[in-house]
Amino acid sequence: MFKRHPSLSEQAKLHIKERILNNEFEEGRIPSENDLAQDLGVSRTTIREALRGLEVEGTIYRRQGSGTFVNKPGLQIKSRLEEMWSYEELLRAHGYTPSVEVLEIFEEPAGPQLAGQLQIDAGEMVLVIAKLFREDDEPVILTTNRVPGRYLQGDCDAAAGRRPVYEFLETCCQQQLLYYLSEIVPLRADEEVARRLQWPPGSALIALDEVGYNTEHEPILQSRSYFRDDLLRFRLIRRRI
Amino acid sequence: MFKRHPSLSEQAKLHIKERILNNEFEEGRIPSENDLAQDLGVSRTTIREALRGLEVEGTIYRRQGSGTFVNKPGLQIKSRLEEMWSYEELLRAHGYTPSVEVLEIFEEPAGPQLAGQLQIDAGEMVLVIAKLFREDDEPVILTTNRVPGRYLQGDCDAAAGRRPVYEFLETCCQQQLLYYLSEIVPLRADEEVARRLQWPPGSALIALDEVGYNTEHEPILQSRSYFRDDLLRFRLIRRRI
DNA sequence: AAGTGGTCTAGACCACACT
DNA sequence: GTGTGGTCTAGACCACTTA
Repeated sequence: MFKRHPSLSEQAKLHIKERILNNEFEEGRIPSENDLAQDLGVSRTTIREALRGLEVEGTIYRRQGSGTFVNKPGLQIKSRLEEMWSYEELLRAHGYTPSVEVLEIFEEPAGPQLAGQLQIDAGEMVLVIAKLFREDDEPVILTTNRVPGRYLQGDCDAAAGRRPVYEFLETCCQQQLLYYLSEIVPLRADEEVARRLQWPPGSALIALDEVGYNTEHEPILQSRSYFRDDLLRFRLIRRRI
Repeated sequence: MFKRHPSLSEQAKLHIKERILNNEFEEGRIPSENDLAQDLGVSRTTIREALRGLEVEGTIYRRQGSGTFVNKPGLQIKSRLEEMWSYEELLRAHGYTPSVEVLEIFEEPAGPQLAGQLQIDAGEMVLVIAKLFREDDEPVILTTNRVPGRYLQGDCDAAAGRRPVYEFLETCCQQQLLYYLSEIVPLRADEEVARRLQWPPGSALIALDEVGYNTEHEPILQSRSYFRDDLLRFRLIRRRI
């Protein structure tokens, strides 16, 4: 029934998720792992891998000795903070159809704090890209990315700044963005941020202060983003470990 | 070498993590899965389960075809937002030795918003417990928990309010807290919050607005917490899914 | 007692990275 | 080519829930 790529467990996961969203399971009860394995023609291990993914993202829960069930509260979650990747995708997951504008793109020398975060020398040149994401002319996210100039390569067209930063890093820097270490920072909108987000100066905002790492686990990106709280709320599941 | 409980993979995980923290692996390179399996006398599947846990928490990373390595940036993370459980533990993970004070404990009827979150009728009585966590006399976290009165049982001493809320729910309500669905909310400190956190009125704060669920995935707890940003920063890993 | 999820095994083949 | 992690299988036993 399934092909080899993507992995069988990934295909099984999508298949089961679709059946959940179609409300195909009575009383939210999902068939037993053995039944699913037999139905889909794969091993129980593969099914368990699929169910594990659905459990982590909050779609289902399992009870030993009892069964596997749809987690209705978990279905409300549109985007999990730990998983969000590009802001375009984040906004689309919220039902928006975002537009992107590059506000600024220039080079400047790194200050001491930035140099520490990127593990470069203070004064080394850094490329700065400021972008604004809008939904229907309403600003939602203001983000500023900083990439050490040493990574920049010539073969990169002018429009690359518009693309998601992980694509920019791949195209223009031959660097793959693997993960962010992020800090959530509360602050009050200064004049510039307020103007750009069309949000009252002095009002409370959330900022995400992040460092992005490549496949060598070296810092290649520093990023600061501001979010309009009325249009975008961060949600997450907290569970006992 | 290992006993049967806790699970072999859990024991293997702790064993490997200890060796990592003792810096026993040269250049951060962890032995191959086959070697680990042979050394510990378990199957490769069990080792892979252990390594998966270490990978999720950011302790290690794996590269197909190459090997498994210690993730040095990941070792900086003291507490991950997705995993934090009681605020006592959270503060201890940050190196504090917190004290807890119960500020208020009373019952009141639920307003419409709270009733919706807890899936009860508006006007139904709810127990309110406000607590303040301090480090060295400095307020760090202000939290207010609300539990439907219908869950309360008689056999519960007066000091129970001081204990972590999941313990309170187990002791006084025979309810097990399984997970929270949380929203991160930016706001400016009002007079009461500012006074209690000894933080300038009007300054930016992060609040966590949460609903806790029991093993039946029914809401049993509504919680709102305020954090002194200078003493406690939220961190997380964001990765591609 | 029967059925469920939780753990574990031994073995296989694949994709990928090194050299 | 060799060794690594990634995926998958078939089967076993355990712990737990439900009837």
